Amino acid sequence: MTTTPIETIRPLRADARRNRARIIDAARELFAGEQANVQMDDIARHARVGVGTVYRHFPDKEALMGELVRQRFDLFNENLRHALADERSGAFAALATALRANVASVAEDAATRYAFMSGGERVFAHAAPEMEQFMLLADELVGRARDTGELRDDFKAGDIPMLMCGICATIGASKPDWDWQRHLDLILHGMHRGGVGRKL
Amino acid sequence: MTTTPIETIRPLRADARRNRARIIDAARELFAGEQANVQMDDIARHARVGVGTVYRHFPDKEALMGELVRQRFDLFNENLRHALADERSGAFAALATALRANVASVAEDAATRYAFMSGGERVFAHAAPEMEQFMLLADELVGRARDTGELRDDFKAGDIPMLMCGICATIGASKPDWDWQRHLDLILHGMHRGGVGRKL
DNA sequence: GACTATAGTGAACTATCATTCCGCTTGTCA
DNA sequence: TGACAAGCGGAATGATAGTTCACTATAGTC
Repeated sequence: MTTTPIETIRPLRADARRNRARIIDAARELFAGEQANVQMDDIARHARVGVGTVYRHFPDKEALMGELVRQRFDLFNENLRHALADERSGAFAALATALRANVASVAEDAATRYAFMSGGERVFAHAAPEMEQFMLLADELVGRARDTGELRDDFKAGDIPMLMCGICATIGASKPDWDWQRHLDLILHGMHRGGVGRKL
Repeated sequence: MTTTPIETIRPLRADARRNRARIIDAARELFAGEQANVQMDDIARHARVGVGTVYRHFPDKEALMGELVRQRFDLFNENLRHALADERSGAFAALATALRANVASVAEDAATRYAFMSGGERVFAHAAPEMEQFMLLADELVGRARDTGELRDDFKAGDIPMLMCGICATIGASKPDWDWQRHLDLILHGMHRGGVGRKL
């Protein structure tokens, strides 16, 4: 049992702060470009920084990806909060809109797709609080949509990451005739309790 | 345009035939054990054969995986034919049963999951005729289910690989609280045209 | 302006794997 | 049974990519 001393968290030196931001931006940009096989050297070069600098800011590649995932979950949560605040749409529609927004955003983030797919505990660990928040918000939204009778009784918020994992795979495969929007539509249709021939 | 000369296809030597089978078996067994990160050395060792021997039979790893995928598609096709021959069940139920069987079988084949997910043209190429056959059979089955009005009008056989890709990801993530059977159920529900609260 | 903790650099190191190569072994067939 | 083409083995090779480290540069401070 070690008591962490209350360290005076010295603020980063100006150049360090600048570089950290550039590294994250570079990583985001590269991971937005489809593939998940982005290399640390690539990121460093794209950020106009030596690899060593990347490693000064992030202990390893997963930590860097974890930061991207964390930021992405912040965005997810914003989308969910927006849906919860939406008074106009029905509960199911609000949920659907939020999920669409989340999937669209993950479509340009191979790092987060990787995290969803590889079960990547290692990467997700860096975003634990945000994920927890995500589950809380999703739970509330799911509860509401179930209460209105639109959502399948047995659907639970915990299903969402699983389904997103599947859609991430579709996105990542990037086959010309595969359309993840369609994949998502099918899933939303499957989540809905009924309504023959209903258009989503 | 090269005309392939009608080579006298000398049958494999007895030991070679035996080894080839052992290699495929070994690969299948290892790829059944969850991960896709099976190594050529592993396969060779498990088959009690040198790596060189593996390479004598398969030009590269993708060719070996391709053979596994080919065999898996043969199995898929058998399932589809069985569904087409099924007189008792409704068309949709037959389709659902076939898909369930296919997903269950892919659950123990990381090689095929890999092929579905990585868009792995390279791997799929080895199973082209089987895949073609698959699409034909699936098309017929989908057509029937659409004709009975059970299946969404706009569902097409080509959606099946995309959806399987998604489920493969769920399976591969192997998160304890993710259940691919449930994932599949949701999708089947989404494929169905209607029926409030219907149990699949 | 000098001092120094903090930060940056990138060549070198390391680990992982697919793949090759060549000397040895063995089925097959006359 | 002897010749030899076909097959086998597995150490060595090569490519890729994450990570380290010894050294240099500089922001912040007195």
